[in-house]
Amino acid sequence: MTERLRRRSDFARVFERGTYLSSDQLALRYLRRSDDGPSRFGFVIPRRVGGAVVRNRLRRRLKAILEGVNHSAGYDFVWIVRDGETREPASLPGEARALLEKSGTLGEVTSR
RNA sequence: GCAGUUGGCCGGGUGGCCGCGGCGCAGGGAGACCUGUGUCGAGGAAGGUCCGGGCUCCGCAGGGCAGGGUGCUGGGUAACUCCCAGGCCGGGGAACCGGUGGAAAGUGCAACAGAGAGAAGACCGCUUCGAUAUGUGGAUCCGCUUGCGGCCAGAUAUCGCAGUAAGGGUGAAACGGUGAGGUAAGAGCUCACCAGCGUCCCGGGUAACCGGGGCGGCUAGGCAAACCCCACCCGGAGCAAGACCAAGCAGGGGGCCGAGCUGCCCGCUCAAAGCCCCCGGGUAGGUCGCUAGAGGCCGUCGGUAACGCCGGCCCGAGAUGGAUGGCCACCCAACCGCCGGGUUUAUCGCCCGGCGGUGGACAGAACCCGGCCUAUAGGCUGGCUGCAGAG
RNA sequence: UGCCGGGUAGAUCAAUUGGCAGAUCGUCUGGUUCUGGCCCAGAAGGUUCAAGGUUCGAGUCCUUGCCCGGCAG
Repeated sequence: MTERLRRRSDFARVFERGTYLSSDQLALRYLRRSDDGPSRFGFVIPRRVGGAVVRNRLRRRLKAILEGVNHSAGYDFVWIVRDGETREPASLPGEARALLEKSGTLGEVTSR
């Protein structure tokens, strides 16, 4: 997983037409593209969650979690950290996997 | 050693695997790009955005007014509200810390309380004089009823007219202190000394200021982070500045001899089918700016120091929905528990060793620097002051 | 990233030469009513975002921090 979402228009498209899923601390929007290139990712972490260090750390943890996942090609994902009061970093991997299962965008050859 | 005070520095390390951003090299490919490899990759505050500069644009960045900023003195610097040194005042036993233009240029402010709040003021008190009342005394004077009145002296109380700022009381603040003279009582009313003020002279210092002497008057309070005065400084915006390329859209209204981006005036410049203003519409892509700099370290010399000159060496982030991460092992500081030993009569504490556990704060570059301020687990180290004398 | 504006009762807002922090709505208590509302009477409710400083005295002036909101190429 290397490709990032880099343009404002990419984010706008996913937010307008993407499917929305959420759990306690996370939310996910994703959209099937017309091509079969590598899937791309973007992260949205509101300022309210914390300072720059906290927000950077959350984004990196999410990236690390997604390293080990085999995604289907041709999707654009936007991961959103929800502005909750209680924050439990340890449960992030489980939540992320649950959302991906629900979306049905995992690769045919199931992870590993 | 303990307590205090003040300055400087560090702010986890090593290795392995998988990844991320920039740049370079090699190979492949027509090209987009792919593969491999090398190298660099967050901070002391990168933070808050409180000051100051560089840089860019506003035609030039000129003058005056308005407006804003700074404020003991001298120096450092590109500049500063910063830094260094010094002066004065206050606090502390000391090291040391904190404050710092002008209130006799003018205008103004001080609720409540209090008599009075600015060169003010008689509420209580104190005192002279006058009136009335009530006791007391009377050698001498007058009347007689021979101990009473007038009269006189003095006392007390009340009232009135004045005097008085020493005392009481109010307040954050009440117009010097002590002593003597003086007075009806008092008072810088007068005098001596002290404190404080103004002014002149001499000496020291670049200066703030300090020391000494003469003269004057006898008090001239607080607040300028109130207006203000004085001295000095400041044009405006900000890298989302600004320049170029590509893509895309739709024009309409108004003003014109004015227009020129904080406000006004002057000067200056540019203009006559060009510029400005308003409404509406389109874009949200790329390249440059963009990282080597008032940079660090060491040394000589100048300087009390901040710092400067010269010489040598060293380092090298440039992202743009925004790159530093994940997993693992070992080590290190610290903390907690247990065990053993030493010190002690013993407990506690301290020191040494072993095992197990916990476990590294505040915080992330966004044009670049110099400061300030704020956040920060813990550690290393220098100076100075005081105390105790070996827990 | 840069530049502006604002924090006062539960809510919306006032407070000028710096001098006892108020108004409206809401809340509570009592009255009126068979009961509730309306109405009448009364009451409670504030570290003025926080910490320092100037002043005799600070919501107001100065410094620092925190939070909220807005603007832009």
